[in-house]
Amino acid sequence: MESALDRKTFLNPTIEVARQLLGQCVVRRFEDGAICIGRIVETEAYTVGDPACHAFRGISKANAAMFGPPGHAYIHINYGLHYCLNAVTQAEGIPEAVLIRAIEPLENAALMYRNYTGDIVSEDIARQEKRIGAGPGRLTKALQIDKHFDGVDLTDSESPLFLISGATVSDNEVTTTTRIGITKAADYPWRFYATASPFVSRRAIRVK
DNA sequence: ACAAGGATTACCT
DNA sequence: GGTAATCCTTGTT
Repeated sequence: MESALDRKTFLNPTIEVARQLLGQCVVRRFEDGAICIGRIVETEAYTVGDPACHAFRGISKANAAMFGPPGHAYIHINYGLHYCLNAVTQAEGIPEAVLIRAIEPLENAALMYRNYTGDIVSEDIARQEKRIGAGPGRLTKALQIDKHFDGVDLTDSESPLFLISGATVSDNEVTTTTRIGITKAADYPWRFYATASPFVSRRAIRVK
């Protein structure tokens, strides 16, 4: 297994990190040793002073992970039923994060498919399903990520969930737009996605 | 204690 | 294109 991303990566300005994480890979190791890998194709930045950031009104039990050290996971539950995966950025005490909104399966698409739908299909068939991982709630279900992963170190290749480097996405392959599904600071252009990826979330595409 | 709403998705027409 | 599902967090009584 390749080595995990360096913690220093997450000390760069959060908006740059959101852009830089495109093309990097999420690795999920299950207890039985099975591994799933997905390539990040859509992200959003949330920062200090940003009214849409969950930490805007200070620390709470739910958002404490965002105040923790960089390179760790912040998991929040959304609409009461969907888990969303964030990578915490900035030094401890500065609550910023990048929401990972979509991934495309690179390895073991069949297991992601099974986690998501309950059905067992071949790797080839699973790869043809372009929606597995195509949304913040979808990718966490496909990788079986829940509240227990809040605070996990994403820069430790021993973790059940961590990040590794992947194929670079150049600037001309990236679209930048406003963020999705928020009402506050809805005009900040802090969403980034790999323009050509069929796995970018459906709502995201609709926004343009 | 209680009510309101949310960084979404699936299913209906 | 519209809306129900579903439940935790937060702000208010």
